[in-house]
Amino acid sequence: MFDVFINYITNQVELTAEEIDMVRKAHIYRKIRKRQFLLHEGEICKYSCFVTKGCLRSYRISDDGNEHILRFAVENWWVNDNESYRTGQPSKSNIDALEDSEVILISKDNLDLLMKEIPNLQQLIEKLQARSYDASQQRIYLNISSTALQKYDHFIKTYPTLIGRLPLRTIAAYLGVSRETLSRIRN
Amino acid sequence: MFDVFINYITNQVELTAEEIDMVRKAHIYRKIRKRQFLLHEGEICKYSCFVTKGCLRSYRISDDGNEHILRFAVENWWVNDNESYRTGQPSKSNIDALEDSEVILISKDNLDLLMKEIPNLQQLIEKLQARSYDASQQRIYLNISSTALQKYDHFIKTYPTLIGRLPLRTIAAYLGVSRETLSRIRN
DNA sequence: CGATTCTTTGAAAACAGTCAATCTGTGTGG
DNA sequence: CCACACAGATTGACTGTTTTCAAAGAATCG
Repeated sequence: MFDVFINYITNQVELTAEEIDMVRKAHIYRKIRKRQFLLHEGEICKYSCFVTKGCLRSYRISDDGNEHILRFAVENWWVNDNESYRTGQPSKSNIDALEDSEVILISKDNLDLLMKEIPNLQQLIEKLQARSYDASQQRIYLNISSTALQKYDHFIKTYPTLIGRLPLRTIAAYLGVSRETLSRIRN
Repeated sequence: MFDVFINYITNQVELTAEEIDMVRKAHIYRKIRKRQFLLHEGEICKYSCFVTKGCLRSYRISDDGNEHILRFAVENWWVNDNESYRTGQPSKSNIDALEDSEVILISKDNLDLLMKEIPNLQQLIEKLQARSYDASQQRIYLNISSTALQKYDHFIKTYPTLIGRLPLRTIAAYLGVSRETLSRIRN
């Protein structure tokens, strides 16, 4: 719900009552059932999505038909197709729900407006983007330097809360490893 | 030199004469010889670095002693250790020159100031960061979905200008592949 | 030219992917 | 309550890819 969202924000930056109200007016609340899509490849990503409950993923499908997960998003995480969101070009990724979930959507137009009007919010979102970038760099480093085992070890240390929650095949699709290999590694 | 730098900026956003002068006062020009370091692992990254000539790389060394390249930076590219730059924590990466190079350095303090005073510059830099993030996502996708051959194919399509310029062992360290494998792939 | 660095090649071993079969747990409908 | 289907996890045998180690050829540079 909106409370979860606004708590998340006000835990990190201060907002006035009017500012909170602006955010309230801009937000869209939506329930998404497991396997339901928030964004299909080829569509234009017009919303930023904040997860208040459940778990979503963004992923791409390669030529050989396999799914490859770019990002998980559980409670208090954001997800979108940033390239499509930013440029208005068709998305290369899909976003769907791995569990029954609840999300807050804010359209790009509204979020741009909010960021303009609320400097604290702008700073927060820029900080989150910067952190995302750092995390990407870390993931790239792991991918080019590590074996499957090391990747898995790092994953369970970094995302311990996801480990009982997601099926292993899904984690395999995130790590870039076949499900069988992941299964064998865990011994 | 400074001209290259200011051209790069004013090709993308408009700056007034005073704004250009502010940037001029903030910049540091430096020549770097091949193999010379701009940043050592463990140091705090205090500068953003813009390359006007030559080529730099940022890389990490894994436990087994191998180099893994996170980023190349040729003319008109930026490079730093973003995590260290942003948080003030010690850097996990090294940055050094692959060729005799010339760079423009701007300290974080100065760049923050410039971005505050020059909205156009702020927008430009934020756009560049957003693009970097998108490129990271693309690279992650390639790493988890592709074979060594596909990665190399994509590399030569994406960075054709680097291909005669960098030794193959260096490209291998970027792709996350041994030099021998890369050598064999090229047939 | 000698020294260094880079590239290629070969053979063995380690690693990961594929395919097929089995096992497990969960949930559904009869 | 049982039988069944379904999705996920595991296992085995096999194949293919990649790494490693060692050696030998290019290429570059002082």
